[in-house]
Amino acid sequence: MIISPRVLDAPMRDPVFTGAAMAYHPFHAHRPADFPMSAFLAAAQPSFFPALTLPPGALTKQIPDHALSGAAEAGLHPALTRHHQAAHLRTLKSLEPEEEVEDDPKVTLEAKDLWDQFHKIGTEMVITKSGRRMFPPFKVRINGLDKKAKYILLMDIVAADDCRYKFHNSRWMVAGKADPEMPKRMYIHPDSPATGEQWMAKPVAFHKLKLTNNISDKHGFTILNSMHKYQPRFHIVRANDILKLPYSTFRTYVFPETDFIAVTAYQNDKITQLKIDNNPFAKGFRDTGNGRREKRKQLTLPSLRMYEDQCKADREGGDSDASSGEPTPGRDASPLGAVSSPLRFSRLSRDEKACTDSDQELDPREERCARASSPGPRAPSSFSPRCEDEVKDRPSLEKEEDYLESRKQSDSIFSIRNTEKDKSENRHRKETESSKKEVDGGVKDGFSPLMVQTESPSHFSAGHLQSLAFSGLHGQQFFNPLNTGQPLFIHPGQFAMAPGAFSAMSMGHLLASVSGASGLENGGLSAQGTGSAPTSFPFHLSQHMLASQGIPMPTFGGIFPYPYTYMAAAAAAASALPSSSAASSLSRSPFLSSSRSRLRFSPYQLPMSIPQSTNLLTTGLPASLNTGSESSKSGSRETSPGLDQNHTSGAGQSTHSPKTTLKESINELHNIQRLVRGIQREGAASPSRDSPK
Amino acid sequence: MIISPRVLDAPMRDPVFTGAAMAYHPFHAHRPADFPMSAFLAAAQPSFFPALTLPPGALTKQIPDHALSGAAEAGLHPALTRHHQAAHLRTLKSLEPEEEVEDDPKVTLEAKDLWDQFHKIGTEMVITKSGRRMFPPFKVRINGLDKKAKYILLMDIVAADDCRYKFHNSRWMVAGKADPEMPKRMYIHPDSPATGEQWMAKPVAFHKLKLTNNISDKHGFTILNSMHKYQPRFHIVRANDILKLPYSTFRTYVFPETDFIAVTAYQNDKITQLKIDNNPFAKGFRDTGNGRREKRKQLTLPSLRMYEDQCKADREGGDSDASSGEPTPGRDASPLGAVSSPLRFSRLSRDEKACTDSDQELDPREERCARASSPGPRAPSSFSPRCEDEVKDRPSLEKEEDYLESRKQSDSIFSIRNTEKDKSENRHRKETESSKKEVDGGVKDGFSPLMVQTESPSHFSAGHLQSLAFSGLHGQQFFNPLNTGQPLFIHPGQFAMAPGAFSAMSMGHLLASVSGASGLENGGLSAQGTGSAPTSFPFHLSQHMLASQGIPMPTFGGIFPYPYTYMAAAAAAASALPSSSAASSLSRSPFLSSSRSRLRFSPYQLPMSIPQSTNLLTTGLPASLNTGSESSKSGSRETSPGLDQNHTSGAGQSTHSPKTTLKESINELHNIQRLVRGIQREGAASPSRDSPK
DNA sequence: GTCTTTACCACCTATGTGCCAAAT
DNA sequence: TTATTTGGCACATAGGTGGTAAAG
Repeated sequence: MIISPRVLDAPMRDPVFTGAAMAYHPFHAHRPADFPMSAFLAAAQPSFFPALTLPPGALTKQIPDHALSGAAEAGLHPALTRHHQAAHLRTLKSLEPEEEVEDDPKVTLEAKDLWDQFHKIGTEMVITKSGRRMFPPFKVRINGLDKKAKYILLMDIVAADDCRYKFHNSRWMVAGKADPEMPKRMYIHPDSPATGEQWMAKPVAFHKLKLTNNISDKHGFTILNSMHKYQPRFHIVRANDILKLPYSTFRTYVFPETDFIAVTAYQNDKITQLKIDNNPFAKGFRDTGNGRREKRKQLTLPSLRMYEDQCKADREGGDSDASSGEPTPGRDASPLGAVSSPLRFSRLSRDEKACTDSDQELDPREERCARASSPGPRAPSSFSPRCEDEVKDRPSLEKEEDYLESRKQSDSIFSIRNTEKDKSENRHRKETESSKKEVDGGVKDGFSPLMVQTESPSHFSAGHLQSLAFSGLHGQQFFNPLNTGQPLFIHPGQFAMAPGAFSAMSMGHLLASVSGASGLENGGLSAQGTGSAPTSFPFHLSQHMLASQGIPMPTFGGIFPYPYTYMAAAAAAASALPSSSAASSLSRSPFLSSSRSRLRFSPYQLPMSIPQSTNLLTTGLPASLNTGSESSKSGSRETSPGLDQNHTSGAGQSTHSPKTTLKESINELHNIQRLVRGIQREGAASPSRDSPK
Repeated sequence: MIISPRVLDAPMRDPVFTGAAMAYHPFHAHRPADFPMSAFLAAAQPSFFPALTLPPGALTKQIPDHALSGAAEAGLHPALTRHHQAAHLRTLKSLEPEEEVEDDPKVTLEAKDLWDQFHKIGTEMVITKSGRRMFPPFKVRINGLDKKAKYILLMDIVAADDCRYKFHNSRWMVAGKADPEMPKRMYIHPDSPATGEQWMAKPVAFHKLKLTNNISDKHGFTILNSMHKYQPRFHIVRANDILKLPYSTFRTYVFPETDFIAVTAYQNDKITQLKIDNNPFAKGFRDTGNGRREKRKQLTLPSLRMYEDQCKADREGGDSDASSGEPTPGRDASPLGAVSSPLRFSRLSRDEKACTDSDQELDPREERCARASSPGPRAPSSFSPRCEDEVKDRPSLEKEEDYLESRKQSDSIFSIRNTEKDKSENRHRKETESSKKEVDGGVKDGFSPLMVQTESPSHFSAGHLQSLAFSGLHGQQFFNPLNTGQPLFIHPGQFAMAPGAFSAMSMGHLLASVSGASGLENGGLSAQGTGSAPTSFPFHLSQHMLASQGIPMPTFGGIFPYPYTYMAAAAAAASALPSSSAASSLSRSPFLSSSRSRLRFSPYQLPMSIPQSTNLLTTGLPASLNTGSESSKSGSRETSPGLDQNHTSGAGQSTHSPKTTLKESINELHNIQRLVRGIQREGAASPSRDSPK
């Protein structure tokens, strides 16, 4: 039985953008010393979106021989068969007359069982100055794409809540409010863009993505705060070129079982042991007869080591990440592993106060905060709250064993747990619980579109915004002044408009934010000289903006016909200012009726500067634009005057009706669009202002 | 003092294409057993051009931290800074309104001194079934490009002559006629396309290119014949997309000091020692006190080990090949190394009979055949013949020492040796020596454009074709029936037409040939399913066609202002049928007057199928189209009705006058173009027939 | 028999891991 | 002190080298 992944999808699949730059400000108490002026300047940049990162030296490995097999048989010349070149070809293909074909992406998490094992215990990911990979590698199988269409796959990691954690008494518990967020970075899969056929051929791995705690990282690694909880997200964008990303629809998928707490040193021995048992690179620490290293006291779990075995098994299978280093688990990582259940997943409450001062708690109720959301077997109530101090409905399982048991109950894909504890969420907005309930409404079918919404702190959990989304205040959301000079949020998806104006703008921002670091792998290309095509891409998108972290192999191999129902989706790229209350919006797709309450996750925010300064990139402006819920509420949708029409067909969503209603919102969007400027050409980016910096 | 690289440049910088596919036929006596049917089918494909190969898993490595420095300072977001993503950005830039800016590429070989050390002794490159890198890594520094324009950099390795060699009495000597050529493959630098600024930022390394003797290689490695001499070539193409390669101008650069003899096992101990001393991966064989391995009897040369030291030094410098494995020598590999002298270089005589039966010679006169061309210090006579039995003017130096000494004399960039022994060259054509002399004419200034010409066997040396080029038979060359069902050759450059019709067609072929092997790095994508956008790219360009061999880091870092004068150039991609006499043509640029006799090297040939079958991809057709010399002879040029106008500005050549004369040729070109079809859109490839296969 | 090719090996580089002690 | 973070370490994987002996 296949589980339907939870997809965060805006009604019209419009991307959701949130401000990213400025998310961390150099003067915050947190590691100020480690924040050089250069970094500050970068942060000061009008980069409201997470930086786009791509595997840099990823092109290191060779394609396994067998990977190329078939070419000759096909009568093809046994010639160039490598990743990079393949990408070029893909690009070439994109030049063909494009015929929009409906797609209906189904995404499943690879090695789900391994992830579950970690999740049960409370996944921890080490973050180091030099960058560390995620161990259970984030890998997904995709199905339902338009074979001929080209897609860009991305991944980012957002805060799961706004709490800081501590490992006390063998369990994680909230230890106060989250530290200022780090600059958001969007990691673009190195094989992007590639055809749907290519992406579906084999699991797509993101193991090149690296985590770091170095706020001034120049590699494009994902910067995280230690002792904070994060949620990885996966995005599918139908676009031929990264250039088009701004005008494209983002379909976001979240796998609750992949959340984790970033640490600089493992806290839970069980996690350590699980890592050692499954990560080939940690073999040296296994107690294989010959008294291996100390420490590891044979902690629990026979640690199946299933992952590694799988790696071995399909090492030849050609993974999408054949690059050196990562022994990727084959698509058959495990019988079930192959079919991950991308639940809509809980989330939640990154209410500024939720975790704020619970620094001294140690309350047993909270210990489970760190480990809540789970992939329950269709149990509509398997979702659990994250951080919040008030993890009321969360049974505090003292023993992981117990917890595991309880978790086994929930395996259904769409099981959503209405934790009913997001009371604090609405604090900033006057949204009512009604909206929440509305969301909880239809958690039945194996496919529940998850709403994408923007949130100031860009936490994963946007519980408080949720209400907003359903409150129908969307129209009012626009240009709502922010509390504290925070950027306004724009959620294109909320307007159900085709990936046009708003989307374009949003991505423009996103890319703009990306303009921070870079230089090709080649080396030190100074920003000045290298910089780039300021005139062609909005917000001065320079090559420096892009950093890759290594490239896994392209996705090939077999086709995975998983009958998932998915949700098209809202985009999700943006940065958030340091956790502060800001206007946030939530978009809701028409399908949302089948979604559950906590189904929305907080995508990045899209900060909008007030019209006063034509420069939208200026952060901290009083005026903000929030995208409110739209679909479920208004039921009407409107497409913005298509800026990028070729992206509208994206998902095979049934809701597919751009240009419907919500005219006022559109007008506002247009205004915003005007401000953003430079988004005139359909598909191509028109020269917009570079980042004012 | 900077040395001007020798550039092979067609008058109008038109690419030179030669037939590549079918170059090896499965039924040849040579290793027939190792030629599976699949390979045969591939060969049978209408791939007349060398397969395009790109580093596959190249995206493995991370960009050195420092490489990204500057981004933050520039106010950019310290985000994505990786190779792949950078490439995407480059692509984005390309979408900007393109303004043709004159460029004047200067190319210098990196680590020239190291190459010289090997060259003096007689470079040997091991080729293995699994693929072996070249040791002195082929790396160049580029200057003079249009910073904003995008370029595709390529490399290929062509036969230096048509002789087979043997190492006898401690020296290489001709041992008969060359074996059938292997399928030609063009290796596209994985960072392609990238802006001129990016390419110039740091040396561009091609260390991911691998050599193999496995005729059925599916990795896209360059297939060579053991005991044969080869000459690596470097090509610069101004194009935004690989798709445009067919319509673009190729500027080819040859560095004589990089030629080598392919071997399966080292023959000359001195080479072995030099490799051990300089290749970091061979450190284990160095006799560092602790009695290292046997064999190495401390053979001569303290073997400076300068290369490795350099590698260490600039490991941090961010090379264009930061990918794992290759410890690239920094840009400062050596004081002089950085400034290689890409001499026009000799060449020569791949006359079918030249080396044909000299299998029993052992004549001391020939021993030096293997090591002739050298980078002499502007000594116009430093060029030496390659293979030919009649290496008359080549002093047979019994001792390498002596040879080295003699070589030290020649360091000038443009020293060209008129060996005056290409008598046999003109055998096939009735060209007179006059043309040869004309070439020898001006070897004075530090910049001598080298002619690119097509030759049936696609050997590096095309001496016999040279005469043809100047004979003014170009017009007649078109559609000349081939002797033995060999493909016809088309040399767009000869027509001085802007990279339009012909070029397009040519590259179409080239890419078509590429369609053989592949699958992305991701793994086993079967040709069938993956295949690709047959409708968009002429000749069925599938992703399988492209294979990369690993990706070095993008080129960044500093800018190298080397005042080289170079030559724009003829393209060079194609396959050659097994050495057989076929119609060949030679293009000559107006500058050729300053070139020397043996300055031309043989680029690949561009096979043209006769019009009878609309399918140009059919090999062995009686009708062929050869491009004859054009510039020097006719002095008039004509541009084909621009198919791809944006490529015309390419080089900063003075000869830059597309659309001049030679109308008839153009008409023919149009006809051919028509046949090729699908080349209607300027820049973008229009859907043309897929390879009829 | 000679010459060339192949497979396998030990020895390198490069980099991913968790451990541990020292630093913060 | 306690809680985290840092850098160096030994041990993995992945892959580049030439040597060597055995195979063509």
